[in-house]
Amino acid sequence: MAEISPRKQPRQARARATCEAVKQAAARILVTGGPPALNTNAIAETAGVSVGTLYQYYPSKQAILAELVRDMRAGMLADIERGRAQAKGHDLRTAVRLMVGASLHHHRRDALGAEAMERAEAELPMDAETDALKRRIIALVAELLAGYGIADPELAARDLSAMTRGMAQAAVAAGETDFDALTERIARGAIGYLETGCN
Amino acid sequence: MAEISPRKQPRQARARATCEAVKQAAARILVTGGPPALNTNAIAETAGVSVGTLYQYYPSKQAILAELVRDMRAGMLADIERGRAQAKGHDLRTAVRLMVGASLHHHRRDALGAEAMERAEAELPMDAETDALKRRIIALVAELLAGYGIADPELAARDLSAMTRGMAQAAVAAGETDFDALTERIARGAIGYLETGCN
Amino acid sequence: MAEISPRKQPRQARARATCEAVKQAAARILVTGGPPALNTNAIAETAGVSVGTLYQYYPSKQAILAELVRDMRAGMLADIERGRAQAKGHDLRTAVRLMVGASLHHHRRDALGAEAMERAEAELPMDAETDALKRRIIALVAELLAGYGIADPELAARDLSAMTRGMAQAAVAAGETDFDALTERIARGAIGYLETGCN
Amino acid sequence: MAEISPRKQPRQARARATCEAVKQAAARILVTGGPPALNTNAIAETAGVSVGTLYQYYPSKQAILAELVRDMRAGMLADIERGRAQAKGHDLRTAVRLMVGASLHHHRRDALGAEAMERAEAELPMDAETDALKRRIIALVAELLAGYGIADPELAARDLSAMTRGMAQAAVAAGETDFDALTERIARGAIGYLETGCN
DNA sequence: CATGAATGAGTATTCATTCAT
DNA sequence: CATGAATGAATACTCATTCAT
Repeated sequence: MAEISPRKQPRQARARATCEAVKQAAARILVTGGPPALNTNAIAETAGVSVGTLYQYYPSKQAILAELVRDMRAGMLADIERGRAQAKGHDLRTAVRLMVGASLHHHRRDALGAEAMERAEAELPMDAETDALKRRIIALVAELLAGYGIADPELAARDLSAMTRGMAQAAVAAGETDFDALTERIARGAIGYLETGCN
Repeated sequence: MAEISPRKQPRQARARATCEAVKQAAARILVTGGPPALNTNAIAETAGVSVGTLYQYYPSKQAILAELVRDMRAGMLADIERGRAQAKGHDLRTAVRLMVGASLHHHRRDALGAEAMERAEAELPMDAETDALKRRIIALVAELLAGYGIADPELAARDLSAMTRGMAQAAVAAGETDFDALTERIARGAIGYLETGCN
Repeated sequence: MAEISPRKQPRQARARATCEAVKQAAARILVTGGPPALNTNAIAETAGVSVGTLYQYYPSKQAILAELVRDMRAGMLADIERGRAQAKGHDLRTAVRLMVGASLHHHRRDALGAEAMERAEAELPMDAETDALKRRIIALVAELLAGYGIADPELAARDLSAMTRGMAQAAVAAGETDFDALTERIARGAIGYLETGCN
Repeated sequence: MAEISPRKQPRQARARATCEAVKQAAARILVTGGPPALNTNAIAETAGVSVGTLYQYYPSKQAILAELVRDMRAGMLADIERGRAQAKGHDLRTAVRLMVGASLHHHRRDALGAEAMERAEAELPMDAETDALKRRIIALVAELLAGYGIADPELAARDLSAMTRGMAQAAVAAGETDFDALTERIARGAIGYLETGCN
């Protein structure tokens, strides 16, 4: 059983910098070489530290990945929360557009990184904290949808998240960079999904 | 650079049976243990042959996986072709429902296997033949959509495929088994995407 | 939890030879360098095989050591059984001398090896089979002692075994090589232990 | 070659306390986890100091262990000296009983610690000072035996020490706690060894 | 002096692939 | 053709030791 929670809290500034460097390095490798290229020696070298140092802060390779994914999900949750705040008071169609846009914020920042991270997540043994973040995200969306009278808002939230994720993934893979256009297309699917359901 | 095309064409029946057994074994391991569990020794043992024999027919581990994915895509293409034949003459909404249903045929046969295979595909260096199959699938869908006057049918085909894949993946991960209901939900999204676009 | 039982049965003659070579190599390293020198690379190199080969037959370093110890205990049990057969019909003093002599047979064959092995045993997580062998050895001695009317023969058997082991260890460490003399001295202690108890 | 003598003489009280804490920590770890668990990080943490501080007082891990063993032997020497003082004027049998009892004093204080320490000693490169202590112990016993007209008192002293050590080890391993009974049994063996020799 | 961050050689183990039988 | 023994580079992780702060 691989330990997954971080090993020790970095107390000095240097230590915190090291931690960050390790995560950045792991993320970069993941983007450029995919999961098979992600090995601890490569991470350490890319981060400019020794393997030993890496293991001072993370008890295992999995733990690094887990924290990376956790960070990504936490950022996504924040994006979604901001999105919901913006969406408040608007009609369903506008609200959906805003939420889809919010969901793609991390793609705007770093499309390849975002994709790599979501892929990596699938191969990871489920981390409790990350799982909680994911549930919270779905719950937020479901609440919003419930406010518009959508039936089975939980299921709808899951479907719309999946739709967004799937379309974004394909778009990034195809090299798209116009996220406004992508947002618009996803929103069309989402709105269709929601409104057709009311018929 | 690992060789990826099969090493020799199995002419005799026994040889074909061996090939099949190897692929089946690889597929089963992929489903039950994921990519990390997929190693050549395990494949050989599960298939009931020796590693040596395995290497008679496949030049590398990647080649086995590549053929597995190729088979999956070929099957999917056949499903889609059958779907299109059925869809001919129906209105857009019905056609979409039929196509989505066709796309989920392999999920109906073996949901976990289908998912495992699509995941595996992402980690594989792009195989020319598989890529051609994927393009053909998109092209088929695009042709169909063009017949209904959809603008930018290529892009729409890609978006709908991605939408389908994303929602199916999430549904399987959540343990859903009612593929009719799933088909209906995906179709709602797809139709919304297509019709909203006409506004 | 390290696996300790051997991994696969060697089918071909070559394989059996490899197995034996690995054990011999481990034993030699243990004698010359002690536990800290016993690492799998060294074992493989000394045995003239690759690490990979070593791991075909033993699932872990511990497993090699465990089998070595098991072999030693099995040999010892055989020695003790022969000793008891010889001792039958003799008086207590003679019987004790014969049994002590039998216990030192493996020291006569390879004093340093015998000592190294007994040391190693202490650091090993208890292997069920080895434990059974040790119990059997004690039981055999206890039976013999019971036949002479010794009180609490189990305890006496354990004490005499420990006495023998302790004195032999010190003698080997001091470089003694006259095992007849050593046998005689141990026997004096043993007989004293047994007869004083009758007072 | 690792330095083994302590690095600096602790003059201040705080320093002496640190040294003591380090040794105590090492001893405790050795008892609870055995040699493999004994690493400098664990020692430092258990002692409540930093690794850096540990290395202020001991030049290497081996040095800590060496001092621990030296302390143990010094304590044993003191026990034996007290035993001999008590034994003066008594007959051989009584003297032997007293000496065996004295040898087991450190077992009475901390049976597991005593055993762990003696085990550790075997794995250590011979330290000159410790070796001198061991010789002195044997010499003391030999002198005592010589006073009773025992032939080859050096050899007898070594044999009796080994006998004591062997039996004590087995008894502790078996979970015995009645050291008076154990003393009595060892003494029987010892007396038998010595008196049978006079025949 | 004390701290704890950093180092990197060393260790056990795996697994794709080859090749003698 | 089939077998499975052998290979060895690669990988995750540990731990004694050093040194900047």
